[in-house]
Amino acid sequence: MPEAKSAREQAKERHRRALIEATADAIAEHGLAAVSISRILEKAGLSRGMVNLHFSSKNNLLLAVAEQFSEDYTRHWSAAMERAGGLPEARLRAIIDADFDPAVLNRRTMAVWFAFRSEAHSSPEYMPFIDSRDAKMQRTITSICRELCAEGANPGTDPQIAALSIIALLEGLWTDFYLHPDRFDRDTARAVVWHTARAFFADSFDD
Amino acid sequence: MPEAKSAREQAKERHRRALIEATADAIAEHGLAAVSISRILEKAGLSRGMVNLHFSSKNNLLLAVAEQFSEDYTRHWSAAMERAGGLPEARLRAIIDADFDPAVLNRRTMAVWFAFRSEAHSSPEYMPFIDSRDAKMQRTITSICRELCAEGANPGTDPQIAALSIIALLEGLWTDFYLHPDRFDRDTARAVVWHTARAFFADSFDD
DNA sequence: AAAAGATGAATGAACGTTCATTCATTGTCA
DNA sequence: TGACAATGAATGAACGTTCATTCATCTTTT
Repeated sequence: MPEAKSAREQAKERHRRALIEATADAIAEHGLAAVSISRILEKAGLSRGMVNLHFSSKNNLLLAVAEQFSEDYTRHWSAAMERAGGLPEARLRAIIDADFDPAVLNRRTMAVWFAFRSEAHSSPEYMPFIDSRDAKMQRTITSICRELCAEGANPGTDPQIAALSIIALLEGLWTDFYLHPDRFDRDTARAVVWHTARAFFADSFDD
Repeated sequence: MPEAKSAREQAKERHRRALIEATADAIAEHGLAAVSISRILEKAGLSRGMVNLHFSSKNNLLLAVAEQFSEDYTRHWSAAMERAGGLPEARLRAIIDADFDPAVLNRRTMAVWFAFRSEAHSSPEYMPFIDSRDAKMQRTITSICRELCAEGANPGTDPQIAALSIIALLEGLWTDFYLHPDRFDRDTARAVVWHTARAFFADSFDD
């Protein structure tokens, strides 16, 4: 059985990862427009032909970066929610907290997200990877909002609209962090979302 | 007095504007990374040296585009708010409606906004122009929220946090439009913001 | 005639990609 | 176990293209 990978395969995999990380660093530092193969290889400490050897083109490498960031994000909030148990309040809180976790919401990650987003319309190949709050997340949050509406008597609240509001809020606060990482305060951001959720579902929240 | 500009000056001004508009078109069509002077001049129907003649460098032209879009946005919502009169409900509604007005929220404008934003960290010269919802808007909306809080008895509502929530919502819904212009519905978006505002200030809103 | 705007060929730097070559690692046979 | 091909990852020089910018030249207005 091929249990242990050969040193050769390990090195190959390590180089592949190094290229992806170096590309993300280069995007965060210089911006997507100024990312060249030369800069990537300088950061990775690898030689000229490596990008085309591993990814066959610069564009494929950029796609691989987008794909990895997208997968990381989805895995992160899904895992956090599953850890939270069954109560809708706890699941909502877990998703909100996950969205402001420094593992996700940091300068480098945001630089990469926003960079790919801005090019996604002219290069539609990025599209599958740049919609952080995708259909799956929308379904999940809408479902939580329906449960919360059913729990308490919140007469004026439409769970569908409450869900859209919370998702747009998370988006907007990411943008806020991206534009002003220095003055951004994670606790305030969480408070803003939670305050809004409480305004919708006052009867269901005790704290 | 220099009342009427000479034909020469008019042509010069027209060419300057044409270059800015062509650049915006090129960004919307190809993305900022793929915007070259050749492409801009092809769209503008002008000759090779014109960008450097009018703006001395490609970078200066891009800055001029960012500046114009920023000014247009601020002028647009400020004018809408002044037209709305003195009632805080009306002023808030005017700002919200202005934000979803097709004159502002359209593919081309969003493409330009998001393109510049994504490069603003690596090229800080863009920074003054990419923060659509800036300090002035924050002060205005916070002030409106304070008035609304004072009007009715909304026990759990902090006007500061309500303002942050509404601003982040506008941001998030712009992003929503940018990512999915086809499935985006302006009426739903307005409803989401208004619904959220009502959740905060239930006692002050009748409709 | 003088001044200013407009033109587009020319320039050199930087780009992504290619490919002949190198060489450490691997599998095979004595 | 030791010698020896075979492998394929890694290298970096070279290529053609595209880039932003320059500037000598031409056109138009004053």
